[in-house]
Amino acid sequence: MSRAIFVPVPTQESPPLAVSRRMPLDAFARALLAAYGPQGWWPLLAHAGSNPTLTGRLTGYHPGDFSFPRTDAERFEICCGAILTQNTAWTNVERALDHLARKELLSPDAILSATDDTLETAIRSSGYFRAKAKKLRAFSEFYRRLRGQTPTRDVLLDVWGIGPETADSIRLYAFKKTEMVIDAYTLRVLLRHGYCRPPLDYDRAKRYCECNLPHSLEGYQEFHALMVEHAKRLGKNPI
DNA sequence: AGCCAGGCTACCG
DNA sequence: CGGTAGCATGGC
Repeated sequence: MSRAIFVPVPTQESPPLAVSRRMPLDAFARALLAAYGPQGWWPLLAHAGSNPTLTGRLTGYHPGDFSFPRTDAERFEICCGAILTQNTAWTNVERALDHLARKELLSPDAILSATDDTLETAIRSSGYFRAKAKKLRAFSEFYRRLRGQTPTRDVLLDVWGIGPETADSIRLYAFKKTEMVIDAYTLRVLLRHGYCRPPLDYDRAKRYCECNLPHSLEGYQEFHALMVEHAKRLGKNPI
């Protein structure tokens, strides 16, 4: 995943179909890495410093550094980010995380002690703030009981508010398990480039990617992040 | 102005 | 049961 292979890559200037369908998925992933560079996911406020510049600046990303999370606080922050970013632009989530951090609410105990209004106000910018406040509480309860243990996928899925993508993101980025993450962007890319045919659901896409990419933590993290970057450049309109 | 964003739950037939 | 309305903010 780290070696550059130069292949024509679709961008806003050169249309998506410039990439051959015949290119295997792992070669496609290497091409995207060569074109876009390492993405440095999962972004962390702490990594951006105590006064992070927000609003779309890439300060929280750490390209080529897969050593995060380095602390339990960073691990929990990633989990919260994964919940808050459900169907929501990351810039809105970043602001919510920053509010939580500044109010010292970015820990399970603090979240469980805070009033509904305090919590909801802090995360307002991430949208669906009432539902997400409940999700953060349910997850905080769960996280406390973990006592540092790594949760299985099934156990995560039993937590209220945690679905397949959130569970897989938490395992891949917070607990560094080699767990394939699929999101709306990944589905879009797989369909647009003809790797999969509709109807394509989460589990089918996940199996397809697992079968066509080398099993590696760094590779899975980079692949997911590159799918997002690439899909953003593709845009939403068909073909 | 309206569409879109790194989903999930609850309810409907 | 599979399908889908509802949830909500901020950026373009």
